[in-house]
Amino acid sequence: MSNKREKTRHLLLDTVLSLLLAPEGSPLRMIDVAKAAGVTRQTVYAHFSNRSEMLIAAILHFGDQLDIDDRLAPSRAAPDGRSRLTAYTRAMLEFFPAIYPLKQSLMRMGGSDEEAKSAWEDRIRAMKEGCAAAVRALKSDGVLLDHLSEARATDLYFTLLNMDGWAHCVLENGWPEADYLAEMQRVTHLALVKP
Amino acid sequence: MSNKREKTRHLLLDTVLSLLLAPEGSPLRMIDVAKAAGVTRQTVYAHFSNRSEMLIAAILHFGDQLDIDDRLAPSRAAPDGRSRLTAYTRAMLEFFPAIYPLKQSLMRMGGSDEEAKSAWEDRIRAMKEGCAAAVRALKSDGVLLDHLSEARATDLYFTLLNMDGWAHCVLENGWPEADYLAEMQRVTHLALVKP
DNA sequence: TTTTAACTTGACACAGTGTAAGATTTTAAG
DNA sequence: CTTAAAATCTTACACTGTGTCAAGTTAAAA
Repeated sequence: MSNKREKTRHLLLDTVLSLLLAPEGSPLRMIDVAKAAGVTRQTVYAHFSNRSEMLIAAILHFGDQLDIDDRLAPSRAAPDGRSRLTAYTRAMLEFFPAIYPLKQSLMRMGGSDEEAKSAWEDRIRAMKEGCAAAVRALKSDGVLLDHLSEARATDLYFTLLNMDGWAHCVLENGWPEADYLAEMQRVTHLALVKP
Repeated sequence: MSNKREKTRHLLLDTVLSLLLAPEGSPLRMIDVAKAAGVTRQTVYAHFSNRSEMLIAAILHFGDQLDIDDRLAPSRAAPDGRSRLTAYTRAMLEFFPAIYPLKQSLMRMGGSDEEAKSAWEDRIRAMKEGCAAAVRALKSDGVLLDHLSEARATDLYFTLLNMDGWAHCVLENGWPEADYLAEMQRVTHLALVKP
């Protein structure tokens, strides 16, 4: 059995993430990854055939570390639509601080990595699926606003929960996270739920 | 007088924009710009000392073509806070279709162009200044929600007006623009204004 | 018509990606 | 402990794109 290969791969992915999440948005050259992992550039290529593939693997690896299911449990366990909406909103905003730096790093990287971005978007789509579930719960409780279809309500909810808005308020303008959460709870309920 | 230089510069900027706004998000190499403009790569460097500078110039040039002042006139002319909010929201959403492709292109480009991005963000900041003005008008009418400071209300309004949300609903999910506008009007009023 | 600015031509140095092949170390199994 | 295979290292190369340079050519304003 070749345990070493797995270990090195793991080390490389951890290294990529640590560089990606580092405060100075480095260009992330292959040589940087190699050096930081204490390995040769060619070894990196032995594990990932090019940068895109490496980034995709790193994104997936990152997702694995996030124990999404656990954090979403309260939302799934909510007894009714309104509380499910509340719980899901809270869960999402709790993800943002961890996720946002990675998003920034990916955005700062060349458009050559189209596939890496689509791997990222897969993760985001999963987030939206949660929005849809919350909206469904509202609908089946009969508390979803009448003029909103489920699809529209999902889009709208997803739009309101945007990470850039969170970053703008919390990171750039110093809102306490609790305040931002409170506003989002207020606004999402107003936007979606019957009074 | 050397009129030719100005003309060439103008041609180059138009070319950059047309490539940037083209459906296929090309990598925008200097040689692409040169060829598309019918000019040598060296000529491009004679006008802009590097790619960042070229992109910045293109962004500013783009802004100039947008006759922002005219489009914002209705908002400035609004007789009261509520109608100013409505007018500004409409004006912003009318900008989005023109602006969004450029934003996408810039985002798809390497982090090497840090300065280009900050030129972009200057434009965005101007947008936010408009949000602040609308919020001030609400405040002075006494219809701004009591729990919101002007700063907080501005951040919140700006957050709700995010372009990615617009793109998500209108471009990706086929909302008619009028529907999106209507929802935004509804939500922003609920979020900011006393009932 | 001249002169000069603008543009062209053809070269170069540099950085980063991705490939290749042989030498060396490490690992796991006998 | 030995050995064969796997993983890594070393060195080298081809390729693309950026940015620079210097001399030659075209076109515009005087």
